[in-house]
Amino acid sequence: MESIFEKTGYSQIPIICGPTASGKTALSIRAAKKLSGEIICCDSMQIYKHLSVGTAKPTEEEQKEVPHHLIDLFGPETPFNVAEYIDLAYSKIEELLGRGVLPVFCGGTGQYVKALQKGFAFDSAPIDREREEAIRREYEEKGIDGIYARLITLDPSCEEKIHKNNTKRVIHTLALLETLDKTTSEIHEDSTKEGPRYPFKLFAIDWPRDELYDRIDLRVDLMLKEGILDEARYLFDLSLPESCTAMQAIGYKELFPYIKGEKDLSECVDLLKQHSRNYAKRQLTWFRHMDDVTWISSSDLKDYDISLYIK
RNA sequence: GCCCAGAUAGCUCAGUCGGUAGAGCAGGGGACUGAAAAUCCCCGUGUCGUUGGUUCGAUUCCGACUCUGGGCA
Repeated sequence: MESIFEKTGYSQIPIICGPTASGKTALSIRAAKKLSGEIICCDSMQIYKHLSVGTAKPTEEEQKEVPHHLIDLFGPETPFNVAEYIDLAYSKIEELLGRGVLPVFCGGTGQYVKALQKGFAFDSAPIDREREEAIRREYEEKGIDGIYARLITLDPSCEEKIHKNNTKRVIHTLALLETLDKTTSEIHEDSTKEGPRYPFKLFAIDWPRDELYDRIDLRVDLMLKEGILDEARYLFDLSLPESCTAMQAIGYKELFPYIKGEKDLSECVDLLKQHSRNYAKRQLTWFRHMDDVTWISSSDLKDYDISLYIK
């Protein structure tokens, strides 16, 4: 491993994160060029084909400047999650390091970034979807109390960690615990035994809140010019269930009422901007509370040289 | 010009049978190890349009005024 890193000249893998519209893509491309690296995306939505404008995927021109990985992997109908992401990310890291190329991570999905940084090892057993469906049905018929009680019995620590109102997570966690036949603390213990797989170095871009929100609004207007509506129509015509990962992307579901003729475009666009701003705030909560984050102020962004800060 | 209905938190509105007020959204903070761009938790003092009157006390009742809708001329 050390020798592989030597080929790149560095012993840390940078992860560039930050809220949406903070300038991650541009910075990562500049950094990758400087480091002779290639970019691995760390984004739960950019892995989907056909969803490009709305997910602010690097453009074709940008992808020509530096090779990008873990983009355009699946169709929007494909479910996806952290565990799968981590597997793909690790093999991609191996591949790049094997060629003597430094990976440069770039992305805004806090859950994925944390899993990388902490080196969470996920059980290989896939979650039992039928069991999960059965639990969901029980919830729909009898309410939350029964399944919540079952979760607490199985793992008392969940009472503190998972709020009763968070039905989605109650159902999910119960299904997971029953599938793996473990408690959350056992899962946590097992998943951190090995420690971080690679030495990552986190960078996060910070903007004054009002400036960030202005940038988000402007970018949504730009997305409209670049054809986000066509992508929304494409996704709409697939008629996927709402639970589908890709259907959760901000940028499309907000435009559906317009496509259906139920709302004005401007009304939908305002909501889309709103949701993007809300999302940016949630992302910031992730990054602010991660360990060892090097913050890049927006005023330093233009000349910031990542290579000076990794070993 | 006349009649009616409004005027309460950044926005939409609820409410106080007279004792200075509360929801949703926005905004802020937070959680989050298998859907995470998801999901969930916490945070609400604002001359209750202006001005007189009644009252121990008015945002609440009465009058006038201003503004905004709607109707009639």
